[in-house]
Amino acid sequence: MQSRTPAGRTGRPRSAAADTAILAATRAALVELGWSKLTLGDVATRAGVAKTTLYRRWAGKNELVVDAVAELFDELRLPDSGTLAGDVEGVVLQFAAILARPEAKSGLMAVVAESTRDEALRERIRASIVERQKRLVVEGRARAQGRGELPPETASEEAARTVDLIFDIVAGAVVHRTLVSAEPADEEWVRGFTQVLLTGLAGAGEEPASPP
Amino acid sequence: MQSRTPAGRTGRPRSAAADTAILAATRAALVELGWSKLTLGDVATRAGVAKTTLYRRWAGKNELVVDAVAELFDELRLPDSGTLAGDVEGVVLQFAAILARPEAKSGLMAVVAESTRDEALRERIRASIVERQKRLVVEGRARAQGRGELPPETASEEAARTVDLIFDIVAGAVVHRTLVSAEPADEEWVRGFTQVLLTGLAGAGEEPASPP
Amino acid sequence: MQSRTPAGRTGRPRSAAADTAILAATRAALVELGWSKLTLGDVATRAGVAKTTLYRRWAGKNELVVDAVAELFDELRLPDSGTLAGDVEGVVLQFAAILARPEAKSGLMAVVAESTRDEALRERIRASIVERQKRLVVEGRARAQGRGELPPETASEEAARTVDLIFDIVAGAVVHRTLVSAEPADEEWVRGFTQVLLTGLAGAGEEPASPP
Amino acid sequence: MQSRTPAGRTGRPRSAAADTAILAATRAALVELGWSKLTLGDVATRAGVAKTTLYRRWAGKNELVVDAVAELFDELRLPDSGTLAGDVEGVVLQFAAILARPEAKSGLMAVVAESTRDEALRERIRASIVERQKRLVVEGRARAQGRGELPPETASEEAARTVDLIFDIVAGAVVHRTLVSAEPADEEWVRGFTQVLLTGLAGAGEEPASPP
DNA sequence: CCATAAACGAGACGGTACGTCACGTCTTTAG
DNA sequence: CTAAAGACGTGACGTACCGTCTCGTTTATGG
Repeated sequence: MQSRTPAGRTGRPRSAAADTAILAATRAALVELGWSKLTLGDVATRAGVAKTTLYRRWAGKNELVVDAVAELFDELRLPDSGTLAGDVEGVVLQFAAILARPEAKSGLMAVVAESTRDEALRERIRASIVERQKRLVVEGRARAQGRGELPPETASEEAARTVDLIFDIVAGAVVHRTLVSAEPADEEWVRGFTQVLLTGLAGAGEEPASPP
Repeated sequence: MQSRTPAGRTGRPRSAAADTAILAATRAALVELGWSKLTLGDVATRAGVAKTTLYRRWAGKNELVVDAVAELFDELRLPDSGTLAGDVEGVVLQFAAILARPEAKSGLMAVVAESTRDEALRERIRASIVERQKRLVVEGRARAQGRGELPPETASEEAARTVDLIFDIVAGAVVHRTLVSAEPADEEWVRGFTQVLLTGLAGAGEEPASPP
Repeated sequence: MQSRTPAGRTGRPRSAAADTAILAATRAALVELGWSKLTLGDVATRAGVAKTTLYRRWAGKNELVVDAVAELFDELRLPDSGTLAGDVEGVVLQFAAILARPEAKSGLMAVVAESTRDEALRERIRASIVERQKRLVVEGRARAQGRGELPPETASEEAARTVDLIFDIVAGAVVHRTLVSAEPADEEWVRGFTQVLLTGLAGAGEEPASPP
Repeated sequence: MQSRTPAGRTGRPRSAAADTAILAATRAALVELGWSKLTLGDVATRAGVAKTTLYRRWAGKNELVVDAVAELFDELRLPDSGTLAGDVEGVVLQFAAILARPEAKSGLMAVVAESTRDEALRERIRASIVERQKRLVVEGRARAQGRGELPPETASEEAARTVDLIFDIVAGAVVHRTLVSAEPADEEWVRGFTQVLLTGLAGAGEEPASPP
């Protein structure tokens, strides 16, 4: 977000309602039109706001959509199912549900594509979306450790690397399944995927698996 | 591709060189400008071709870029390292190398994003890129089965589902690592990822992993 | 004008009809809206033409209006009333009639105002409007000389200077009367003005006038 | 002007300095930018004043510029050269000098152009600029009558009409010479013009001039 | 060897959206 | 109540590409 009211300042303050309306309008436009046909003029109209107001707050389409999409992922909650596998399945299902929504589908990959040529945009995506949701992995592990399902951590650097790997695998697989393969990431698929993931993680560090 | 010379027809035939030049120009433009600033007029100019010639062969930017990017992935070869793990690591590294190239980075995610609202485009991506490369998974498994590293298949439907899962996990993880996390998918990372993957796949079907 | 068909050239030729339609639309817009509220987008719409077509042919509002107004003055004809005074009165009345039309009123002074900061525009006005109509003064003088009302010319440089002076006086007075004083330059006024002008010109070169 | 302090009123009074600063800033902006690129926001900034202050006092750009330009013409003085011709030449030269200044050039014709569609603006120009300077013609005639160079007036209505005609001729010719012909109204030109004018006026009413 | 017909280059065309600018108004805090 | 500050809705700007359309020209094949 960027509309900090500058506290002890003169002049008319920015409308807080406008921010909310604009982000909601952006999501609505993503649903109806998709990324490539979304225009800032249309978003402004939907939000009941002038185009200039929009440009005063966001640098362009990319930044706006990142913020609009980021809010979607704040709905993610770590369920407490009693087992690690259950918790993971629960989060992955939620993640898949969000990605199934057209506003996420349409917008997320597009800004990722744009971010390949825009360092600042990539950082914005990381800060607003990716890093923000790594909390789920960290919390999940801690909870599993409390239950005795996972051993306490050894080196913290190693632990961080594992979090990143898990995130790349989980997010990557769900995104690929949903957007490229265009198949639903439903309960059955999530169960299979989770089993492979947890088995792989549990066995890693030991000798590579060999078939019977 | 679509420029088959229609055999028994009169009139000037389509230039075969034009196709090649256009796809090469498209990749060059992707490198220099990225997806969003690439224009068909510019591609035509680079290829030394009129805009009409380009539109006579491709319906638009999306289709053109899919074809231009698809050619990149035909370079993939399954190496013969002697072990399953080695073969997998080899392929994943090649895949990562291609994804590290700016023309792939810039173009691939963009067309995937577009494909979320364009069924025909999604099918074109699947046919030209995804399904086309699943051969690698199939070949790799067959070779491992020949070596005795993997058991012979049971149900073919189950096998197909596993191929899809593997592809989602591998492609997804590499893409996420490269584009979203923006970290290199180098040898160390690939080794760790491959171990998790193979361990997970080997253990799956058995009881869920449990910590020692 | 500027849309010369470039003779031996490739590509689709410019539509000749568009030029005509645009200039007519410009005059219509001047009548309805006046200079300051005239927009090029509106002119394009009226002409049934895209805005880009308009910008392809004219650099901006100023150049367009000069061309649109210039055509108005091509209607001027030197009447043959039999006497110098009659001829002058006839032309001045026609000039006043054109200036009374709202499209001329509105546009002419505006471009003159703009031309004070734009050398190229001033030159365009001179070439398209002012110099183009000096033919009337020259013809009128020649005809009067033929009738014996005026002596044959002496020095041609002196003659040119006199033409300029006449033009400044005539055009200036009619414009000022019409636009600033906002009084009609009707027959009575024109008769009075012409008498002062011809008397002044006839007497000039001799001793300054003194009252009886 | 319109900023009379409303006498028996409460609240903070209007700053008198602001008026002066704004008009000066307007002229400065006219010099630097010309009419069409002059913006009220810029004038306000230059004057060190908020935009709202400016709008509280003037209705818009037109009215502001009329006031700013009108002050320029108050410098005009009727010189006393001893002869009518000398007096006229002196005033015309002063008038030409003012019109040569960029703030006058740029602003005056523009507001005249605007006034063709704005009755109130035309009246403001007449009151602030035109009628205000007709004093010069009246004074000049009176002085010439005192010297015996001109006969005493006959009908006052006829006299008024003559003043108007003189003003249209003089102002019109100088403006046309300066802005349209873009030639300097220098001493030589003024001398020639004055001779034609005075000769014409002296002879008018009598029989039209005929060549020798 | 010429006629037919399609592909070609060039570039004008009607559109749509862009991102910016100035307008004139409104809303805040300070005096 | 005025002032400075600055956000606001509005609407035009001039530009860039889009995808289509005319042109005149080139290059095959088939009569």
